[in-house]
Amino acid sequence: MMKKLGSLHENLDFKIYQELKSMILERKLKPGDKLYQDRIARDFGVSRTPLMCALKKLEQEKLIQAIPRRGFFVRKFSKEEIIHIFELREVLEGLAARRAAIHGTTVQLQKIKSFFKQFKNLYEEIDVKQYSDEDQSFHNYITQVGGLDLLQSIVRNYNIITFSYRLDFMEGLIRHPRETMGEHLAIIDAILSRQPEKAEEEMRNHLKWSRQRLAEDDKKTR
Amino acid sequence: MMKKLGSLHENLDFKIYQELKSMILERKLKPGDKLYQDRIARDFGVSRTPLMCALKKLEQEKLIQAIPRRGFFVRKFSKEEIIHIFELREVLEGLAARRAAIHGTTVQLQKIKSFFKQFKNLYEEIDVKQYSDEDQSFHNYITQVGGLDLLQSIVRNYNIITFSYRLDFMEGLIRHPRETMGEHLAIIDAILSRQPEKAEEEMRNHLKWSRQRLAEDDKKTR
DNA sequence: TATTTTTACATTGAATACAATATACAAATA
DNA sequence: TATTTGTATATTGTATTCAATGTAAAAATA
Repeated sequence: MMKKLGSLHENLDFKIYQELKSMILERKLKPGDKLYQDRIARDFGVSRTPLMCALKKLEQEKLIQAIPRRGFFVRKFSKEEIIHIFELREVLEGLAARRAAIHGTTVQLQKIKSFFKQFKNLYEEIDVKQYSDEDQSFHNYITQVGGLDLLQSIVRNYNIITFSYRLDFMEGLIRHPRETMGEHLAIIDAILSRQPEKAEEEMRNHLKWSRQRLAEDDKKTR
Repeated sequence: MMKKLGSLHENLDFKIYQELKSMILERKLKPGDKLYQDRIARDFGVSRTPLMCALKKLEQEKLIQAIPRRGFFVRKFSKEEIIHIFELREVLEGLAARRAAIHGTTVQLQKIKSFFKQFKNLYEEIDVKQYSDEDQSFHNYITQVGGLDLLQSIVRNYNIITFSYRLDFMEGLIRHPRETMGEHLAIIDAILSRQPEKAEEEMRNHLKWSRQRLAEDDKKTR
């Protein structure tokens, strides 16, 4: 007799947590918005107890800010913080890329090889939104293959990759595909040819250059 | 009239959270122990509502494991996970060391210079416990000076440094001060002389060698 | 009118109460 | 006796209730 996995029952607070999280990431809840417990609990059709737990979790992830006896507010991310996130991505995804080159299975490497296929013809017009999505999937997958549980849970918990593609202060990509396409291919190539040091370096440079572009734009707009 | 800071009131759940966390880190609660909400709430003299919130936070930090409808259990950390933690420390503290060399103030650098002073006479007998504490303080301080908010909160939240000094499977240090003392001085030197790349490299190597020693011991004890 | 004080109301934080599920032990069956 | 089934109890997850605090608007004062 096969036993059903206990982790399949999800508690209410986890469902609310996920729902609120995606509402924040999709900008249905905007930075500065106050989260009225009463109203949200009513909307979701639950009591304030599991909702409170969900809010505390979101606070820990820095998605919302709690002020005692005042309430919870959706956080705003400054450009400076986003630059810091990129600085972290450099080392974290660098590690993931290195490990992917060492530990990635043949099947995983095949999948890595398949990214950006539809954009390889540089003479065609590139759909920027589509490229951005592919970009995000690519970085997520490398992180997944890189495979340290702890690394993955940090990246997921703090929405480190997600935030890089949902910037408050700008639309679209930080750099044009013309610029980043080659870097992506270099990363893929290094992983496929099992060169861990090179994979780490290429990944780090790729993200460093994006960070530097962000920092430049930052200076200009002051 | 000066208003008192709102953040000074701490909520009850935060106090319980801190108390439980230190009990786990100090091994008053041991891996595998079940956390009975009723009993703990009674012991602390609070209701189960804030306790539940505290438990959820600890779950997010992976200090305890929640099984729905069954309860919360103190987690056990395998040697493999500790090795992974060191792998993360390599890149995270490497970044911190690099940034410390760039952004550290004169005062901060003076303090960094003062670490390990009492152990510099290698002919004297070294108190291993004392050295271990100094070691931990040193790594914490570099991380603090390195200064990205997000980096710090990751390191604190996941108890990344703390765990490295509280190993389930062994007592005391991974390597003898004879071995690590020189590495520590090299890191300090690189930061004081404002060599970011060197500081990062020295820090990464220092942690990599400890990780490799752990991995070796791991093989032996199988 | 501008500023302070009072008061009513809204909202949060925590305790209690209740329902759903899991555990443990006894009874029943093969 | 070993295994299954049923039942009592313990424990968790959620809703409800209550008290403390914050907010905002009206009344009182200068």
